[in-house]
Amino acid sequence: MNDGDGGAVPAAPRKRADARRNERTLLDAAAAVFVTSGVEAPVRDIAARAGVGLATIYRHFPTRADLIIAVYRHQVEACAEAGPALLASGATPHAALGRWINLFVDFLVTKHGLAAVLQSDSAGFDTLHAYFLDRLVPVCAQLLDAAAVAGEIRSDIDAYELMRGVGNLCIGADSDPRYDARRLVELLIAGLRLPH
Amino acid sequence: MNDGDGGAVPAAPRKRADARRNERTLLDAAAAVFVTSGVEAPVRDIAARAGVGLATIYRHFPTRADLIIAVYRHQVEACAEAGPALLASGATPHAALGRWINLFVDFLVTKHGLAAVLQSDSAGFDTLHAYFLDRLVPVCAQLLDAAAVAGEIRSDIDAYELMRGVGNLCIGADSDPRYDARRLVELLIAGLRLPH
DNA sequence: TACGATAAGGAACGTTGTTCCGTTTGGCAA
DNA sequence: TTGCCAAACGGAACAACGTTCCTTATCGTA
Repeated sequence: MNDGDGGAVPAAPRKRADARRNERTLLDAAAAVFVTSGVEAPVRDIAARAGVGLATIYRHFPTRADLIIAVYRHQVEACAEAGPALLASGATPHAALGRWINLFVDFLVTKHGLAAVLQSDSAGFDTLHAYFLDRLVPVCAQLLDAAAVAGEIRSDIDAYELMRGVGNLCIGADSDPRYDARRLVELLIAGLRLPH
Repeated sequence: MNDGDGGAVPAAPRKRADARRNERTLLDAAAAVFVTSGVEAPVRDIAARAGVGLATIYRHFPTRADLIIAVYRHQVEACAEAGPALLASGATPHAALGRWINLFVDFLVTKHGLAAVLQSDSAGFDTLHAYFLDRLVPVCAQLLDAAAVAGEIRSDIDAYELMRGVGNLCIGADSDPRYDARRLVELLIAGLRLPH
């Protein structure tokens, strides 16, 4: 829990100015390209957009997944933090759960292809997988527990499974007007309800 | 609507013996490789397994999708035909729907990666998409209608959307013991129920 | 200003799906 | 039986991608 130098992390020896500038540029370029071409856009496109060499991307972000994480970190954090807030907001736990899931679905659905990549088991997206799960599953578990304790939902489903299911339902939700992930997720959450 | 020779389709001029033999061999090889390496196995693996050149695959199956369709056609047909049978079997329409969906889920879940490929919007899988939808959506619609008419389920969801949702839920169901697609699909179907 | 560590750039590699082309062969007619 | 040629074959070749490598340029400092 401590690196042995008595303070916080050893304060990475501070990168060079051009390096910091490029990281910034890359994040912006990636975000822009993700919006127009989706999360699976070729690395070369991002490099070109940033006016930067290929290796530069990989030096800053060891794998595509790390780049994706960096681009969306803020929003994922916000989603994670919204969980306890919703729970404390006075609504019933089941209502809080529903709203939180909606937040998550809105996030996923607006990110071209992110849901698809999120479940891809092709090694290399492991860190992406891990990040999302580590950050969001505990939040979901908390909401789920609260609702179960309140006797509002069945308790034979765990947060991991639910998150994966919701993520899966979001796949391809953009780019297909006939498919509305939100409605299906609602159905799924409705299916959780215990007949009182 | 007629080719002018007065009969059914012009009876494709009958392929050469080696061609027919190879098609057979390819289907077997593909089926075997799909089982061990999943539906996304490299074309080269299938060619090698069949002891055949690469072009031979593409000559018989213009695209990967066509090969996949050919391999699973029998099972898809069986599933499609099971729909009306279940409906006529005496159970309630909702029960028939549930059982039919289970059939479909069982099929998908046991085919390494098929569910994933089924929703992939990368052009080239269009024909695969089309085949599954053309064949199964009408069957699903029939079951859905029957259940709606019987007043067992809400009627604000259409067959296409449901099939896509179920397909999505099946993604990654193999290769992850913590994820049980069947349970989630059950939840989804349960969510369809109308409070009576 | 000169030097060395840090970072950049793009060519190069490995893996895929797909196409092309020179070669082989099955089936039929003489 | 023999000879022909369209049909079919095999694998090299191409294009797109992620990733790595090696050479060159640059930043920060003494």
